[in-house]
Amino acid sequence: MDVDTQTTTKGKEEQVEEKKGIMVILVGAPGSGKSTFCQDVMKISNRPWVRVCQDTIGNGKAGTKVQCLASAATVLKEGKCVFIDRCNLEKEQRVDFLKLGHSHGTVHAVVLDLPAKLCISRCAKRTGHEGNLQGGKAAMVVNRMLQKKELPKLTEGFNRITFCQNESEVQAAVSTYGSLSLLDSLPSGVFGQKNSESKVQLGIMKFLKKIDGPCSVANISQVSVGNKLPNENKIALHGPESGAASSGNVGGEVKDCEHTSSGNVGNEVTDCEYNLSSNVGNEAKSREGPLSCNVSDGMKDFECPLSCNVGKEVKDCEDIDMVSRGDTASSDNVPTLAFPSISTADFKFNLEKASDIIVDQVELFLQKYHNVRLVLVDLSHSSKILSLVRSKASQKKIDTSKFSTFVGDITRLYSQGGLRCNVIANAANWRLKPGGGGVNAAIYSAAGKALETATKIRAGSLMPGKALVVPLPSTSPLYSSEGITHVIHVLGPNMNPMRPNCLGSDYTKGCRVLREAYTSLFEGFGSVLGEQNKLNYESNGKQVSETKDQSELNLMKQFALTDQKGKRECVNEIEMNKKCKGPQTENESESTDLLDTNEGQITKKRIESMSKAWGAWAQALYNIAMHPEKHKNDVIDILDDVVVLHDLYPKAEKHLLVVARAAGLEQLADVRPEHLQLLRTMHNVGLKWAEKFLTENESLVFRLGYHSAPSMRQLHLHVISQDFDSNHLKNKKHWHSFTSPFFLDSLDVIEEVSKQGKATLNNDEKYLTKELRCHRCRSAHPNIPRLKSHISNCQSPFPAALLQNGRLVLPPSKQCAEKSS
DNA sequence: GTTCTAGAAC
DNA sequence: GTTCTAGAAC
Repeated sequence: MDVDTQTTTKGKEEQVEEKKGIMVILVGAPGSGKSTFCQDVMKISNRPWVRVCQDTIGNGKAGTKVQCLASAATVLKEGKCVFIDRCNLEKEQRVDFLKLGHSHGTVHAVVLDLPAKLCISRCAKRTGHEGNLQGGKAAMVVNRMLQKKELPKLTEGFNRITFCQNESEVQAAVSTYGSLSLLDSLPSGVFGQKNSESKVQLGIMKFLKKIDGPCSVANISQVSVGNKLPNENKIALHGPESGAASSGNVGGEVKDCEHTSSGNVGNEVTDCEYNLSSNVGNEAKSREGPLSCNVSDGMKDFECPLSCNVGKEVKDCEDIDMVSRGDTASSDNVPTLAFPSISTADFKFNLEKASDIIVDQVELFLQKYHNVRLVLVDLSHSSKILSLVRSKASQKKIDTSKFSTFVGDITRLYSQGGLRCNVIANAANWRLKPGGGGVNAAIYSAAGKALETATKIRAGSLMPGKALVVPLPSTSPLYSSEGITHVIHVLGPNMNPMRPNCLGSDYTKGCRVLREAYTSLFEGFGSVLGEQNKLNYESNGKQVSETKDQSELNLMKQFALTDQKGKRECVNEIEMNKKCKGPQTENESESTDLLDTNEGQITKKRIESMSKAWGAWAQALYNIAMHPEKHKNDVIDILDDVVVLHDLYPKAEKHLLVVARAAGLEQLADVRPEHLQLLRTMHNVGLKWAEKFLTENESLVFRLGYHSAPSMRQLHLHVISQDFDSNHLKNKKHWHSFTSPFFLDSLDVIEEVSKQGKATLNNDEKYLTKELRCHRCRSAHPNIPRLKSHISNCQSPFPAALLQNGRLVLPPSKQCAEKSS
C-alpha cells in the first residue's frame, strides 16, 4: 500500500512527506465548492483519488461521520488518496479524520474560505443537491455554521494547509492537486493565508474573548514540541511524524501561534482583503451606491451603507458587508440587534429627548460590548427619529460599523434588505399581545403563533421600562426565513393621553423610564450573546457525526436548548417568570428531549424544565437543601444558610459539599453580588471543616471551590482534599473537574463577584477533555489508572498559582514550607 | 452524578 | 485477552 516510497525528482524540501497516501480534508461551508473542487481535481489527476462525501455515503443518502471514516480508511489502505468532502468547519469535526489520515500517510487541509454571500447564493440556487440545503434556509444555516468556523491550524496535526479565499485561488489549488503525479509530493506548511487573516482573527478573538468563544486555549496543550513557533514554519512541527503526539510531555507552556505564514503558493495572490465584491466573480452583483457612500458628519450625508434603500433597489444593495468599511470581522458573523425607536410613535415621546437617550444608551452598550452591531430601524426614509439619531451619533463619533440606522421593514431585514440580524426588538404593548399596530403587529404577524406561545409562557405582561427576551421557536417563519433567533419585547413610557398609563408631561419620569427600557433591551441582547455562545459549546461538545442536514438540526437543537434556558434570558421577571423561578417539587419530572421542536411540547417542557434541564438524578442536593430535616442521615451540619454533607461519591479521601439553602440558586452562574454574604458563609463553613480534618490528618491539603457547570442542581461548594485517593475518581471528567480551570476557587469567586458582579465561568467542554496531567508536577499520563498511580506517590510542590490567594488550605505546619518551596 | 457496556487501545 | 474510554441510559 505504500505508494510513494521512492525518492521523487523534486527538490529536497519537497521530499519531506507523501511517502504514503494523502488525505485532503476539505473545509468549507455548504456552497463553498468542496464537491466541485474534488471533482475538478479528479478530472485532471493521474493519481488515484477517491472522494468520501458524507452527503451520499449512506447508499446515496446522507450518512454518518463514522461511515466516512470507515470508507476513508479503506481507500487509504488501498494506497489511494482521499478527499474528505464534508464541512469540517470545526476543529472537533476534523480530529478523527486527522488521526486516521496520519495512520496512513499525510493529511492536508484545503480551506474554501469564500464569502458567505457566495456560498449562500450557490446553496439557494441548488435543486436536489446532495446536502439538501437549498432554498431559503441556506442563508440561516450557512451563517450559523460560519459563526462556529475554526480555521484549521498546523497545531491540529495538518502537514499542509491551503487557504482559498476566491475563485482564482480555488482554481490554483485544483491545479496544484490535479497535477500531483503518483510520485510527487507537496511541501508542508500553510499556504495562501493572507496577512489579513491575522487582522480578522484579532477581531474575532477580541469578540470571542468577550463571550468566551473557541479561543485557542485547547490548542495550547497540543503544541508540545519546541517553544518557538516561527512564522516562517514550513515543516510540519506538529504532526505525529514529528513526535508531537498530544499526550507528549510539554516542558513549558507554549503559546498558541496563529499561522500567518503565507508561504509559497504557486499562484499569485492579489491582496484583496476587505473587498468582498472583488472576490465573488460572477456572483457579484452590482453594488453601486451604498458602497461608495461617504460617511460624513452632515446629517443629510450620513447615509451609512446600512441605511441603503429597500424595495426596488434591494438587489443592488443586499449584503453591504461591513468589511468593506474596514471592520475586522465579517458583518455576517457579528451578532446584531435591530430595534425600532421606542415610544416615539404611538406613545408620542418627544423625538429630541428620545434621540438623546438612544444615542446615550447605545454608546454605553458599545463601551461594554465589542464586535456587536446595533441597528435602529424605521420604515420611512423621512423618519425624523432616524435623522436625529444619525446626527447625534455622528456628533458623538460612534463607530458606524457598530451602530447605524436602517430604513426598512424590521420583519424583513434579511430577505428584503440583506441585513443579517439575529435579534430584533419589539415595541410591545403591556399585555404582550399581538395586534394594535405598528411594529408590534408586524412582528407578531411575521413571527406567527410561535412567538405568541413562546412569549406567553414567559410573561403575561410587561412594565414600562422593562424588556423580555423570547427565544424564537424554529417553527417561526421569522426564524427560518430571516434568521432571527430572539425577539426582545420592550415597553417604553407612554406620553400619549389617548393611551393607557399616560405620564402626561412628566418627562423626568418619562426619560428615566425610556432609559430603563433601552438598558433592559440592550442587557437582554447581552444575555443572548452570552447564552448563544454557551450553547454552542454545549452542542459542539457532543457532536459525533453530522451531515449537513444534521448540522442544521443541531442549530435547531441549540434553539431548543435556548428555549429551555429561558429563565436567565428574562431580563426582568414578571408573573410567569416568578413562577419559573419558584422551587420545584421533588417529584417533578423533566424532559431533556431537545430535538422535539413541536411547539406544544416545547411549551410544556419549558414550563417543566425551568432554567435548565436537570435530570432526576441531579435533584438530590436540591431536595436536601430544601428539606435538610428529612435527610438527617445524609447531612453532617445544618445552619441557617447552608447544609454540609459528605459527597456521596467522594473523589478524594475527604470530600464535602457545602450546599446553599436559598431557593432558586441553582448554580454559580446564578450568583450575583446579593449572594456575596452567602458565598462568604459557604467559604467559612468549608474552611472550618477543612481545618478540622487537618487537625486529624496533617498530610492532607484542601481546596475549596465550585464547578463552572455543576451536574447537580443547587449551588454547592466542594471541599476536597488534594490526594484524590478514591475509587470514585474514575474518569477524565472527574479529574479535570477538580484540577482544571473548570474548578473555580472559592476565594477567587468571591473576589470576582464583588468586583465584576458575577463569576467568570470556565465551562467550556475543552477543560474536561484535555490530556491528563498531575496537579502537582504537571507530568502527563496516558490514562486514569496510570495517573492515579503517579499521584499516589508524587511529592512535588503544588504549582505556584495554587499557593497564592489562599487557594490551598494547608496544615499550619506546612504553610511556610510549601510557599517557600 | 453513576452504571453498563461496546469497542478501541494495548 | 485485558484494560480503558466514552456514550447511552438512568
